[in-house]
Amino acid sequence: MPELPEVEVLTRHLAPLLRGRKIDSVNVRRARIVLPDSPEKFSRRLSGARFVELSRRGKYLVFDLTASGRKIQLLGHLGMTGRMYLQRAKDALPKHAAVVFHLGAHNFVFEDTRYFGRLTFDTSALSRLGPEPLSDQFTTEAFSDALKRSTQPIKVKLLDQSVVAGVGNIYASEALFRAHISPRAAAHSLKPPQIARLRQAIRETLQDAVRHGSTVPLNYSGAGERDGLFYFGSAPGTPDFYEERLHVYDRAGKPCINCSARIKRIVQAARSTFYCPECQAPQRKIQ
DNA sequence: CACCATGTTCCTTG
DNA sequence: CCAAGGAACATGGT
Repeated sequence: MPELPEVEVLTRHLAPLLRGRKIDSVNVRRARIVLPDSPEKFSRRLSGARFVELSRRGKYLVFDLTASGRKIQLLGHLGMTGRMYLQRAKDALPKHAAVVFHLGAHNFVFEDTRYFGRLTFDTSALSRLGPEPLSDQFTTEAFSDALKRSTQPIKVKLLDQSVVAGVGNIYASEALFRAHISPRAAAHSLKPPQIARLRQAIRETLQDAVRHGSTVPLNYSGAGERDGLFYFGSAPGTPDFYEERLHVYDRAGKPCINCSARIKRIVQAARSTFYCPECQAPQRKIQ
């Protein structure tokens, strides 16, 4: 599920559904999700609390609640496979329901097959995040400063959440393709025009993905289906969204949409990177 | 059995 | 202290 666009769409979807809802009790079914709290402590802290607002920062969901008159914040992260949705209290829980909030007639479910996700009252991770890519904080200057001392390949550097918050493995490849920049280029080797282009490409890539995700008829609300994994396909009845979704990611061996060259897959920092060897050729040396 | 998968943190090494 | 690389976490799909 989770890079910035997916978390953004989920946040917009859930915010009005959760606002004002009271938590009767919380069932932690997988302890590691709420570490460093114990399941008991976590549940006790939230029982009787009320959801006030939900927002996003990078790939984190930020839950604002009130508990006996006091404001508390809960940070959520979906890891690789996390999902969150409301379902009717009488419906069966999924196999990998990690944490279940009981809200009267509904349950708010955090499902996570691989259990890499987190729910924590420790919000300190937020302070280590770089600027929001879609905000004015993400200037070419800030971006340039973050890149200038790094010898890492730019693709790897884009996954560093202190550079810019919310870009993950899929959109890193997509943004570099859009900017016509080689994923292998050392971060500090990018010239001002490339940095400006990449910044713009990141913003457009994420914005397009949010726009796309907002138009897919998600259904987290307990009507049976629990769709929302709009990375790997579209919701039923919207077959052609996927075609235009990702331009290079997971397209190794397929023709580039610009020049028909074969898309390549390489491994960088133990993650797959996809790129077009023609459109994203390494910079020619000037002298 | 092999390898791959949307992410982060911790440990080591330089 | 910092940057960078790799393993670990855990489950499922192909």
